[in-house]
Amino acid sequence: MADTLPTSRVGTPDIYQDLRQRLTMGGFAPGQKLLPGPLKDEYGCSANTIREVLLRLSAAGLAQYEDQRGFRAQAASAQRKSDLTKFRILLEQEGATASIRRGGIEWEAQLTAAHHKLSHIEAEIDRRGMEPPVVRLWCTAEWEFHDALGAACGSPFLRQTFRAIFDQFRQQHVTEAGKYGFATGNVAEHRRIVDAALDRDEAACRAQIHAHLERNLLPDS
Amino acid sequence: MADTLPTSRVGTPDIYQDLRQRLTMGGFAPGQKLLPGPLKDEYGCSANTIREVLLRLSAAGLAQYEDQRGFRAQAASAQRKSDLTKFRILLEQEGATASIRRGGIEWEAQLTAAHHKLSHIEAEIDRRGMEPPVVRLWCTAEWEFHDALGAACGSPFLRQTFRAIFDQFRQQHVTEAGKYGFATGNVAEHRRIVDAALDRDEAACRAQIHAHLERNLLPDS
DNA sequence: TTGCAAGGAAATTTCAAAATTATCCGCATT
DNA sequence: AATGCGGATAATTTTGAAATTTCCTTGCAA
Repeated sequence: MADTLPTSRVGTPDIYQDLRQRLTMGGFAPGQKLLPGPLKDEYGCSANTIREVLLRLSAAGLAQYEDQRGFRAQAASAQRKSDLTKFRILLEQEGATASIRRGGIEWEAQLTAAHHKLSHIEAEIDRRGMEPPVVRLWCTAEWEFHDALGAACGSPFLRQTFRAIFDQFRQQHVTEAGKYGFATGNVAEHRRIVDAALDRDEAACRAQIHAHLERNLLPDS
Repeated sequence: MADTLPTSRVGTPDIYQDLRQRLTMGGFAPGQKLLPGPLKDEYGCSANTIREVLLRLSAAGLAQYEDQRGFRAQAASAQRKSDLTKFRILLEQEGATASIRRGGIEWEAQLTAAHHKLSHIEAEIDRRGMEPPVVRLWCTAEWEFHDALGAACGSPFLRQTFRAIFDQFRQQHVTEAGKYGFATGNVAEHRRIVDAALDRDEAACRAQIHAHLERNLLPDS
């Protein structure tokens, strides 16, 4: 007969994705404990399933795991953010320059499309401020833009590492003053990155990526 | 009273480390299934504990995980190896140049020590061939050398990513003709890398790192 | 002989509970 | 008053088994 249970019952992808989003969008305070007990009730599953999800999230760097001491949301610190930024700049520059060398017309199209979508949403935010429904749109749009930059780099490893770093980078920002890492200068900076990329100017593209992110670096670096 | 069980019984770090070593040193064929059933008997624990370890290993890239289809040792392919090499060259070059800029006398000492140890072992291998007990020594010595190169880069993220890539890189090589990624030219190449690093010559160091690894790249790259 | 379907065996995934371990709080001692 | 020791409580980790899914084999029909 037809199943009476509304639960999806296919692996644990829903729980993983939901917790990942909560971790990267401020659902938990930086050092907060992630208790399997309450979470299992919330998601209507066993503590072991929660544990499995948290284990994968800690492998992705979004949570911390200490043996016999459970899970915590990743801690936030200026040093961590700076290191994250430094590494992100490196990966994004490499991905962009490789894409400039290897990418064709379809890459340009994808990049232009992603930038168009992003700038539209950012204009909306400039007008009406950051409201929760728009913020989620902005998050995916900004990811898609920065992902499109390196989409033609030809290295799956570079891209998957960049994705992991990007998520952690955002996680560090979400905790700050509810700004979600959005600044008013972003619109112009994104445009300058796209222009340099479409001009196939590797050096300029590198410089613009650095300029876009350098405000997150500590002075010493 | 004193425990009668000889098992360590503290978390699962032993199982993780042991399986990690087996995966990076040829204990499993490339696409081989990693069955929780036999493994739980071998390690004397439950299938769920094995599952937890395999989950972490797949997050580290050493195993594959497909939903509802279990775990496999990571597959080997020329393309994967090439991409891995490309990314490793990038990370190792960045780590080395940053260390050259930031490292002090203690970094030089650590690097020299690691190289001395490695070259001693490699000389031993040149004389007596590659026997199992020596191979394990060589693996840790080669890791310690390449790790020492970037030890002063100041970026924990760069180093931990490099470690993950290095493991997967070795995993791709172990499956080939029992060579474990060792070639007779290595001794000289390692020396040239050290010399360039101690000379604080960033460009030369980059070039030597590339020369050391380029034989693993596919022509197109 | 080939293709397909159904049945059965094996493996994976989830669950609930037991066992182990850490954390917290009160009490005695210094 | 501060420190160290025990016991109670809570959380984590492991376990063994049930439920679900996949894979393989066998039989049937075209």
